[in-house]
Amino acid sequence: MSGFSLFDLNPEQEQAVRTTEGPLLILAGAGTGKTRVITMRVAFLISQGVDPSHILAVTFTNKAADEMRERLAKMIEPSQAKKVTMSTFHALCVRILRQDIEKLGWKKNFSIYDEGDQMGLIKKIITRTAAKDEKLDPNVAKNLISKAKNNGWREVSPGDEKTLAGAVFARYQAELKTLNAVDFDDLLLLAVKVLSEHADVRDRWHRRFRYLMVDEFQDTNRLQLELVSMLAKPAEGTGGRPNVAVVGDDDQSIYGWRGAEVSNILEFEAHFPDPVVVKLEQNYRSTNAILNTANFLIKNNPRRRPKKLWSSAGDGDKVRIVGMSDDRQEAEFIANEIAQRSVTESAPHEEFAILFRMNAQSRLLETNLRQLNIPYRIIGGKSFFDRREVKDLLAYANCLVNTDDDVSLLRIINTPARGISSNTVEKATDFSAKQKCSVFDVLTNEAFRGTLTKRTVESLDRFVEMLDRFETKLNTPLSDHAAVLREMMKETGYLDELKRTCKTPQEALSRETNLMDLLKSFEDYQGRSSEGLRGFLDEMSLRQEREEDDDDARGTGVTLITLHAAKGLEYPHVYLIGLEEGLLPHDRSKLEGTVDEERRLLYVGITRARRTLALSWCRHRIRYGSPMPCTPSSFIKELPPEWIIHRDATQILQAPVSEAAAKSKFGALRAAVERAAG
DNA sequence: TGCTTTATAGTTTTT
DNA sequence: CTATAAAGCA
Repeated sequence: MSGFSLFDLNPEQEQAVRTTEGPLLILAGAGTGKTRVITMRVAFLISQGVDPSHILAVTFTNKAADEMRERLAKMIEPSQAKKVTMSTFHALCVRILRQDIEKLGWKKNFSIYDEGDQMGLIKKIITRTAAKDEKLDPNVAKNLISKAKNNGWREVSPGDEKTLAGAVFARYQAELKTLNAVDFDDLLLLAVKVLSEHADVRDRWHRRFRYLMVDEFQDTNRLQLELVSMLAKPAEGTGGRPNVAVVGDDDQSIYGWRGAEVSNILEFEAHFPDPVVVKLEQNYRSTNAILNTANFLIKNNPRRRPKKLWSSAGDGDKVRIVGMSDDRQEAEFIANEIAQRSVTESAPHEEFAILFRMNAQSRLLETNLRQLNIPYRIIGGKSFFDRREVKDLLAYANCLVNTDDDVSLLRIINTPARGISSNTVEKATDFSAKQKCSVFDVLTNEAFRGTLTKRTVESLDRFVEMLDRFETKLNTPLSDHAAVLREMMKETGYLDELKRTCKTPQEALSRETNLMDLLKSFEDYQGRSSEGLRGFLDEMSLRQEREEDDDDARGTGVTLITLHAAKGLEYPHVYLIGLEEGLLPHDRSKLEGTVDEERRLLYVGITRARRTLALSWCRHRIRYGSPMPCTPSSFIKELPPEWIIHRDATQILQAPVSEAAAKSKFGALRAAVERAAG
């Protein structure tokens, strides 16, 4: 059952696993067995006598952390595996801050604001701060704030407040603090701050973690690098070297637009001097036709660590570049071909994936796949956490845990309607701003209540009493927190109101199910953790990932996915569509000077394919309703001529056909007829 | 308070 | 074109 063997590794992988002391940079190309190396390195460390609780493995996403945990549990004693800390950057920061955030002036029960909460707050501040003729896009403001936090303008200088954006930033920060809340960037920022300003805190975490590993290092931003440095670097003068192993691939850095710094991996030696550098170049995923296409393309990037993927799997089929007359033909062609190939090559639908730059491109594909009755699943889309009822319940819960959390309080203060009008709410927020206290405190403030009608005051009393009562219930020792929430949903009439406002019974059922699912997962959480509601809310805030496919069609069908979301995944047969100038590379990237990142994006897409790969481009594409002429992506000229083959969809469709191909043509014909009829 | 109309913009997305 | 958000209306 359990166990691991270094004999299963190639020489480079083995070197990566065996290098346990000092800085280590593992340059792991696509499909080179990265996760295997990381988990085996952890197992190896433990086999060498390292206390598992001294090992920290940081990942970017929960999914990656979960996968690592699972794999490790198969290699070593599960009780040992459990002691290893495997966590995302943000979850690690929450752990640090829950202990010591009071040193920075927040209370221990701080709330974590997700992007939605953050946007709500920013919008509110903009409308309050902006003069009549001034306007500021809240999205722009959000990005500015995030950039500011990541670039270390920790505080705003007085001069910055003259601009609207500067003023909004300053007020946003101040307001978060009075709300006793932090956003995602703050988690990193404040963790770095508390570690750098408090030697005792730093020492404690130093003693805790002796061996650090960081996955997807090319995606780390400046604060994440600082955090790693802070945790890894032995105190000045001790002469020790940091045991920090990072794994990543600069060629797969595709998140620069949200703060990732490729320089973290490109200039690793500057941050951690004299590291051992191991390159993993043997690929276990793709054919050499695919790998050479990828290698040849990525060579065009100037700033990179040279790498050349190779495989012992043979050459494979050439990579097809298919020219299409327009995006309709592109979708139709691909749907038809998948229908055909699933028969002639007896390839199940789940072996196919269609990759694209923009979500909007999936629409036509969906239409065509549906017409041919080909099952498909779209990765991405709306998140479970964006659903109104889920946010409402979490807001109720947040109010019980942190009464200063105005954003949550305002969300539920009159949901369902309980006689607290928007007018009253506005008065209350104004009052709280003047008094520099939370809205909840204002509700019981006599001076404020004096300005209201008797009726309104009664409504407020009922609301406050309700929150107080459930808060007390929650804090009763041994109370079942999930049951308290469930009771609250009933008693406040929220559940009834939710069902009442649904147009269809199906909708009512699905919304109620969402609520019950959330409560169920809270019960599960209570079963495995003693952190209570606060811990559950942390986990919910930090697990924002989109849920996988809708129940029944799990893991079946053709995958439709963006290039970004496809990173880390693989499919036997890949169609990569829309290789047109302006789409890939995207127009905006030329404006912003990030064409290199677009090239890496295409590189990521190409290296998803195991056996066959087709790239397509259209001569016309419908944009904003009308057809626009397109030219093939400049990246196509960068591909190796001997490993690719150019085709044209129109010619293929007109060529004499085999029986199987004839079937697909019939399908297209039937589809066309159905379209005309419908 | 909830619904309809109108305006507007329009990559990529996890924590 | 079409999704979404804000504004206006009953």
